[in-house]
Amino acid sequence: MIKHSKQRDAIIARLSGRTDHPTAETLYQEVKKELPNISMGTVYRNLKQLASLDKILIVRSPFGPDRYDPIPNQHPHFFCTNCFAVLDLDVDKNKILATGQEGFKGEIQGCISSYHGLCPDCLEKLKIKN
Amino acid sequence: MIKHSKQRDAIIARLSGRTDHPTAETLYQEVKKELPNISMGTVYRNLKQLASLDKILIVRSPFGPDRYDPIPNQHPHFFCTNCFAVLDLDVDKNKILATGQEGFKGEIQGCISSYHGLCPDCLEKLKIKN
DNA sequence: TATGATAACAGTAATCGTTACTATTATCAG
DNA sequence: CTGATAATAGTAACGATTACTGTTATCATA
Repeated sequence: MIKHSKQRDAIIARLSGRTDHPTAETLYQEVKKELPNISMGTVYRNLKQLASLDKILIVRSPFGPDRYDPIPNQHPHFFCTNCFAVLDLDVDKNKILATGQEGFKGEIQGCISSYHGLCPDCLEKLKIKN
Repeated sequence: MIKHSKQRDAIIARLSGRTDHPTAETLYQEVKKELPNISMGTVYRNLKQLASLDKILIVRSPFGPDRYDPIPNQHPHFFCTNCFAVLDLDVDKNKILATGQEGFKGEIQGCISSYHGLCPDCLEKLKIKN
C-alpha cells in the first residue's frame, strides 16, 4: 500500500515536463533547495518506485549514470557524445520491433534503441568553427 | 606502441569464437586456470584496449555488468530477462539507422538497439510447464 | 480525533563493476 | 645487450546505486 509523501511529490514535480533527462544527482540537488534534508536514497527509491509503476522511465546512458524521463513509455533516445545531452527521438518503435522479430524463435517483449553522435547544437557549433 | 603479452593472447583466445558474450569476471576466472597470477585489472585493461582497436565489442547489458563480444562490428543483441543469456540478433542495422535519421537535425554516428524478453530456450521450458 | 500498523524517511554503511595507482617485469627496437 | 617503455600484479580508490537501521509521517479504522 502506497503512502503519500512530500518528497515523492517534489521529485515528480521537478521531473515532469522536462525533456533534458536529468540524472538522480541533478534531481537531488534541485529538490534539496525545497527540502534541504532529503537524501539520495530517497531520490533513488522513489525514482525506482515510479518507474516500476510506469509513471516515469529510467534511461540507461551508454556513457554516464542513468537518466530519468517523465515520459513513461519506452522510446528511443539520442546521446550526444560531445555535450552528453540526451534527446528524445521520434522513431516508429513498431518498425524496429518488427525488424528484430524476423526469424527469432524466442519472445521479444521490448526493444530499446539508442542513437549517438552530435546533437543539433554541437553540430552547428562545429560547422561554424570550420 | 603496442607490445605483445601472453595475458592479452590468452584473453583473446578465450573470447574468440564464442557466442555467449561472457563478462569480464567470467573471462578472468577462465584465463586464471592458464595464468593463475593474472589480475582483473589486466583483463579489463586488455578488453578495453581491444575494443578501442575494434577487435572486440563491449556490450552494455541493461541488467548486469558489461558483456564482451568477439564480433567487433556493432550489431543488435537480445537479452533474456529469465536466464540473462545474451544472444546475437541478425537485424538489418541500416534499416534501423535510417529510421532514426528521419527529421533529426544532428549527426547520427551510430545506433545500438537491444531487445529483451524470453530466449528460445526459456520460452520452450515455459511452454512445457503450462 | 486518537491509535496503531506500516510506508517512507534521513543518515550512513555497504555493494558492485570498473578504473587508477605503483613498483616491478617483459618486450623489443637499435 | 641494453635502454626505453608497455604491460603487469596487486591493491586502493572510484562512482553509481542499493541496503540497513532507527525514527517519523501517513492513513485506515476505532
